[in-house]
Amino acid sequence: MISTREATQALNYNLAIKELEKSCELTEMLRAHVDNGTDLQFGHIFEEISRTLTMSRDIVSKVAMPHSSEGAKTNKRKRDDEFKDRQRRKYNSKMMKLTPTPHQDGFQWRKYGEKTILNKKHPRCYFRCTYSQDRKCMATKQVQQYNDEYPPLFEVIYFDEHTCSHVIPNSKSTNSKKILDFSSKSITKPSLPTIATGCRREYEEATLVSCLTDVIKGYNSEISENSNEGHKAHNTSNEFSVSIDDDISSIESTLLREDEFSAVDDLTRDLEWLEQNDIKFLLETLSPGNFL
DNA sequence: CATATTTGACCTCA
DNA sequence: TGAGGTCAAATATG
Repeated sequence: MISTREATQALNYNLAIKELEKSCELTEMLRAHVDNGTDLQFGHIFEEISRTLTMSRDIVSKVAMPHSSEGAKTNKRKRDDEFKDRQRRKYNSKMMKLTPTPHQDGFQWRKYGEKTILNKKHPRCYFRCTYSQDRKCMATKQVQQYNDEYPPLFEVIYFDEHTCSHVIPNSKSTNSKKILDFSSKSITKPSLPTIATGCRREYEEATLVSCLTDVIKGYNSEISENSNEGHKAHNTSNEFSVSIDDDISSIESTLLREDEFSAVDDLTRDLEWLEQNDIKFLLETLSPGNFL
């Protein structure tokens, strides 16, 4: 039996969570109205607001209810609760997707485990947000190679929301690269379709050229749009940097549309695959300007 | 040297 | 008791 005072506190507690949830929704609505997701400055401000609200909501949610006795719990009991919390989150999974680029989703992840799964050819890898401790971000994801095609698809399951709001403008980070390390035993080296060795290089070149062309076309259209708005555009095709990596970074930093982002995903994946397969000569000799 | 990954041990649950 | 998820010491990497 709880007292009237405790009941009032519980009510206030629930109200606080409801209000914070409402604030999160309103922020998202406001963001959609104000900038349509195209203005980086507004985007950043909204990210910050959203992060603050989400974090507040989570903190309030985690604070013990007035009539609970968190402090008196034993370590064992606490660990059990944490485990149950994780189990609950497990069934509260947000999203599952199949992607050839499981490492590129705009966030930084840190691997914390790997397990072989019964009757599955490929192990399952467990990641949590790099900022899980610093910012109490509870986001985790599981990645498992789904097939042996080229490119291989990966099943990615996300759990919990990011409260760190640490979106990586340039997703080609050192970390993300390691996650898709084809030398890792957790990921089967992708095999090309059954084609004669002599045709292989042609296939690789065609894939790379196709990806580069797509991305750069998208990039140029972005430039022309931006230049009308007075933004400082990148160089023209002749002035492209010789470093493909730098170009990809620049392209990524200007990309805002989902489809273009996925084009960069494709490109990066191919570059990584090519690097892994010792045909760096291709990367050194190809200049994006050649394909325009 | 700081940070990330690997991997065997450990835990919980069905 | 075994499967799946997490921890944490050892190891690798930049």
